[in-house]
Amino acid sequence: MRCWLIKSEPSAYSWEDLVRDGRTSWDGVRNPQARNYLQRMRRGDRCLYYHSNQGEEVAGIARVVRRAYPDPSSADPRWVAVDVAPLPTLTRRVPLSELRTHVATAAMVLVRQSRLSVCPVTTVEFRAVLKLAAAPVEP
DNA sequence: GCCAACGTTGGC
DNA sequence: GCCAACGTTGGC
Repeated sequence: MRCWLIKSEPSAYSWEDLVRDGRTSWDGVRNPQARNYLQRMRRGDRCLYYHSNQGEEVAGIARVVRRAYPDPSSADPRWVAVDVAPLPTLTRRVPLSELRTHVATAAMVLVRQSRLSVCPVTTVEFRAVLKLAAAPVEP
């Protein structure tokens, strides 16, 4: 099982939208590097669900329920989509600013290469984010 | 709203 | 095939 991070602007499609829908097609990716990562995803892989632009935080965890297939939103067969479903909502969301400050998460691709909409996450990073998501807010 | 970091396009 | 110009993303 591998770990990834997928980005969405909450005004376009938020974590709440995914929870409401129960499952969605992760399509519309038009960046070659992000596409390569989509193709490497397998059923059961975990995805940090990140809100870009508004929020700038890990808003939830999703799992891959269908591996890469031709993106229905494109006539070009080179672009692919996967399907994802939500896992139970996090106790606490983890803002980007916090990921920057922790040693275990400061080197995440998300932090270093902000424009990539799909990126890999190491299992160490993934566990660190989960830990931060479960931690109570500092007083 | 600005700008840095990329990616893409097109002239040469 | 190089690179300048331009467009887009996303943090700040």
